[in-house]
Amino acid sequence: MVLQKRLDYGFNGYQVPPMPRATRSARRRGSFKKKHEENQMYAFDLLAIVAGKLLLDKERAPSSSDTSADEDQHAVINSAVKNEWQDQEKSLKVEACDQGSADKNIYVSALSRVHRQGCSSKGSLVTQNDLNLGLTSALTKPDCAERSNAEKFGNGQSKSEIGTFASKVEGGSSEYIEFGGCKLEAETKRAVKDEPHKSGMVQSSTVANICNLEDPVVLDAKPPALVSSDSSAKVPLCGNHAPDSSYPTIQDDVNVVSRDDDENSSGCTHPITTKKFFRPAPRIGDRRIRKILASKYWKVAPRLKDATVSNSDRDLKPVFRKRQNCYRHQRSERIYPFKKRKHFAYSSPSNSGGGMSCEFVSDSSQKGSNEDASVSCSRMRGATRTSSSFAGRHTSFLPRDSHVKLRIKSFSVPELLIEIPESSTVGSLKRTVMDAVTAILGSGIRVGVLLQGKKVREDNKTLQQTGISRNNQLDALGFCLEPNPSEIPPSLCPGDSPFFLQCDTPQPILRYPHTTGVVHQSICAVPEPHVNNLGNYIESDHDSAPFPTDTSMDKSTNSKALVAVPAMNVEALAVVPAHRKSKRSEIAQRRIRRPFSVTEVEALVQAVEKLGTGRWRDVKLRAFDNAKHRTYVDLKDKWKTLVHTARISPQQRRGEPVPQELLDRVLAAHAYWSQQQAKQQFKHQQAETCLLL
DNA sequence: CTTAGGG
DNA sequence: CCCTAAG
Repeated sequence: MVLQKRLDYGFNGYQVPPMPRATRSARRRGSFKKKHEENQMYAFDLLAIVAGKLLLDKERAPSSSDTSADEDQHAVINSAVKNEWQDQEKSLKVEACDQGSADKNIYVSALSRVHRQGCSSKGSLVTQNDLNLGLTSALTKPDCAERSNAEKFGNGQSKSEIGTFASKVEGGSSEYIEFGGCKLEAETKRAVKDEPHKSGMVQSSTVANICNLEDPVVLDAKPPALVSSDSSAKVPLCGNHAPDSSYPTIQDDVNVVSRDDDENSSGCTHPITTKKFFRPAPRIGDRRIRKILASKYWKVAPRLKDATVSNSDRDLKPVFRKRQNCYRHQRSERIYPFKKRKHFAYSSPSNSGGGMSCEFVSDSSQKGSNEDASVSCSRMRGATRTSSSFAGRHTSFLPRDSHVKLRIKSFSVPELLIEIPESSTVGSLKRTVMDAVTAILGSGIRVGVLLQGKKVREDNKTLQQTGISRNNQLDALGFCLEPNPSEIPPSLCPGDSPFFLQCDTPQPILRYPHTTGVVHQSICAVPEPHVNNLGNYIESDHDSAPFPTDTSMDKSTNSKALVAVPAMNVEALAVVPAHRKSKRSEIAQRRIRRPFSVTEVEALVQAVEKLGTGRWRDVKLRAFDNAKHRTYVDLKDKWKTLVHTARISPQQRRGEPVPQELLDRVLAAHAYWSQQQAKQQFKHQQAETCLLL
């Protein structure tokens, strides 16, 4: 009973999100594509959250079919939905990866007023597409949604187990979840006037045995006590069965869901002075949910596998794990700024990661100063190292509910590294700095709490639980500002493309400080570009800069400002609030364009002359092995364009001119290998016909 | 994962 | 560069 449930989900006030990009493997599935084309997937993403949650819960759910177990699940789902709904920025994203499990069938149907069409899964959500959804939804403008007509989803079945959820948020919408004769209702209402201070917060959300849902309860504000005592909500949301020290965040998040209620509702009883410092930002709620889900479903980024495997992979079926690995492999060759960061953000909450920057999260603050001033590092470090100049802490203790008093004198902005030509004006310098700062702050920042140099991620833990209430601990308390991960341009991915602000100079010259090479082993291992004697050796990434071999630090020759912006820290999320404009934070970010240099073209031509046009992998290995950002597909594409370029008139060509000599070779090689290919095919056909006869 | 080819 | 089909 636990596994076979039917989930009906009705919702409204749902804005059609941009076409999501699914994972590569997901896209490959016909089912996905089909759905995708039908535009129905849009309606599913939200459902996926719920469904995904269900799945998660199922996995751990006791096989017993007792109601308490179900109630727990209801609570969890409700909590999840609640969190998604409680803010105005209702964007959520689920990118489920292969989580298919044959024994878990969840059907989904939905009604979207926006879409003006019902959506439903014909098959189980799981089997239908292996939960291989790469979805994003933007839930906005809840106010445009009236009372949902989702009532129609109600069925007359058993109503003994009904999870009722109601939240007061601006705007209203209602959700009905129905499965297996049970129905979960999630409903949001306009902010309640009489409790302005709570507007936007969830008033209540609990699972209750409500026997009659004919008249759905819009809002059932339960006493805080009830809410907080809702043990079900504490059920871990993720597949983590045992507390995993290596992945604390998940566990942490688990509580969050339920705790929020606690926190929110407790406000009226115990106004804690410090609360304002620690209360999660409004949006955090849904973010947490996303994180939870994401941690379970999202693809794992190559670099993070270490950090992630422990979590994400654990519960995966072997088959899927295998696929994931493959995926990683493929990915490792390419650089997807955004995605990578996304994964990064999600998968390495633990500080043990080391490699990238995770370490900074925990250590940097106490170290005080990191000797290396690498840009890349700073990018990462900035997020955490942003340092908190937190001063004057003292506490006063009361027997009952001690209050912690803190005084934060100032926050410093994450570290920036700016490079600007001497000839620049002071004004332009100011502007540059301003831009850099704005880039970070403008996108929103978050506050991080550090305890003894360690990041406190348990947003839902009380100060007391965390130890912040204790005197000795206060000494080690710190705060830091973190760039809002969701807003950082994808190009900020370490090692990929530094965020550089252009000054007034026309032709930007990208330069990478020496220090760049520290963080990213793979990318920065070879700080200085070098070309081997044969000339067919293209060095890595950085050489894509206009002047790859330019090692001079003569600023006068370089007229560009280079600003390294701290990347978001681990906690960051790829989920972007819908209303935020930055398109760049869309799901999948296009890789930055990196025009081939003449040197590269030459190497390519040489390799193709030797290997032919059908062995791009070999070409890659031969001539671009060290250029991590050039995939064999890239090379193939480049060849394609080269051939085209060679055929068109010089006047029509754009970009850095390729020597005619090279183009000639391109044509020659192309002709030759085309001929070879034709011959091969001919022979093949002949052989086959012979065999047939 | 690779190739090939359209977009 | 992206996306996909196909092997």
